[in-house]
Amino acid sequence: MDWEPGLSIWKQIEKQLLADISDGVFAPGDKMQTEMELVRRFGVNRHTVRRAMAALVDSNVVRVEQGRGAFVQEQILDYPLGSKTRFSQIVSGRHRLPDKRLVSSEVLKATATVAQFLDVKPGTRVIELFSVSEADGVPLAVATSYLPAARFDGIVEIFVETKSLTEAFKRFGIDDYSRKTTRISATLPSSRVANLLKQARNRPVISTESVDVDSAGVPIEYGVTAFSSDRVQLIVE
Amino acid sequence: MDWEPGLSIWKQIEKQLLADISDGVFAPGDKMQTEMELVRRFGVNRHTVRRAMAALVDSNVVRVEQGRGAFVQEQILDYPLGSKTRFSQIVSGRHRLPDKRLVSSEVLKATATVAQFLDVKPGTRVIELFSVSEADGVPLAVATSYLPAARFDGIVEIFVETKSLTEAFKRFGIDDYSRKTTRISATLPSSRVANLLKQARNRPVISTESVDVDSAGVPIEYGVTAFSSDRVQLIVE
DNA sequence: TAGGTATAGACGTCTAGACAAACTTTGAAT
DNA sequence: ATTCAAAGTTTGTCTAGACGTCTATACCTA
Repeated sequence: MDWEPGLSIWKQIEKQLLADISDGVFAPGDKMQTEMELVRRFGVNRHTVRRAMAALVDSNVVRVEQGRGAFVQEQILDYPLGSKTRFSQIVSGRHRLPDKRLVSSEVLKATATVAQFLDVKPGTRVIELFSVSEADGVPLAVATSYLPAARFDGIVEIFVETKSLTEAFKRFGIDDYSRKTTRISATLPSSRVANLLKQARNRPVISTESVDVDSAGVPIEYGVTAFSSDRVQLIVE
Repeated sequence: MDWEPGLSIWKQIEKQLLADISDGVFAPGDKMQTEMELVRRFGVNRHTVRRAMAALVDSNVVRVEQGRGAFVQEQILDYPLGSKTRFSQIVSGRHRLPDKRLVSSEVLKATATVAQFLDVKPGTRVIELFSVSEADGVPLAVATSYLPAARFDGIVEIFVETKSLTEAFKRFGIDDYSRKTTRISATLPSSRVANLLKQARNRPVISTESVDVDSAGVPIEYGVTAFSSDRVQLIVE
């Protein structure tokens, strides 16, 4: 690489890396070349490469993890936590393609926790849905949902078909429902969750615990959702 | 200076400089110690000092000018350019004390430019007000205003008394007025303006040219304002 | 097989020195 | 006194090298 005069070398390297990213040479989430590889590629000192990388980190284009490498920062999705926010609406509002995949489903007896949130007796049969929410094929969140089985018999097939709980609820005569409570915490994901999110186990997830109620205030869903903290930012208003 | 383990030296230097600033050792606008002075003071390499300074620049606490030195960044005031923005409201909204000082006033005949903006015949008698706007005693802007003399006879005394054009207009029965046009440019200040702004002549100012009209749409004021670009940032919405 | 350890890979910090670019000051010439 | 050029000051960039810290992986041991 030859340098044009008048612009510092590190700025030209920054520019080139930025071009690489927008050209898709390094896709969002990808590991970039290591510092030493960039040193060889551009034929400059390591510090010069680091100066360029620092600028990219500063402008939030890449993220550097000590001992691991530099990664192209995924565009972080702002996820407003309103009482009526719907995943698909938010994602398509950002011109990204939403998808919700069912990983597994099961009918089982409600544990004390689930029973409490759904306001049913412990041991009542509930449907457990385990699903992954994606935008443009990139997983953003994994959700575990519990629904009273008696009321929503056969909802699994509808969910798989429509890929939307909102739509499935409609088939059961629920045109409107809203978020009752949301609790937020940050944890490290289990290996299963990390795997489904396609993210490292040492990157944290944002966990929300929520209860949805129908217009009469009766709980229809209790769910725990783990958001990839690298890809989603929760907005509380 | 001795370093505590576990925290990088440059971060400790950053911390110390931050403390110096908040302790008033370096006041806003002041020139800080040069890199070499800091090198001697902290007994580290120049690059280590520069790393600390870079962090301070990044967090907008100091501003560095090549060949001149580092200066404590004055808190920049966001000045929204709406049709009804009033200087005193904006400043007191930021918990700072506004003041508007009249430097000079004169009655003279309108030049072609002034006449055009005020929609009067050239040669019409107009009042020229030259004033300085301050926040907490720090000058933010100097303004030259032209008002039709016939309509606003005696307004100068009211302005001096109330330190507010808005208030003065009220005494003339104008309870409501709004900004009609604003043109924005950046220039270097004349020595007089630089002096009044207490800023270096080689630091730019933001100039706005505006016309205020009463509720009937009749021009009541034409003004040129020079904002210190180090202390004010104009916001257009 | 499980668990700990050693090792290599990768980023973080610090030092040292040289030269470039921007700015200020000084001093000589007019 | 003013102007202009030279010298000095101050920050910006680049190179070079050493060592620290963190991570991942391979290997050894129980």
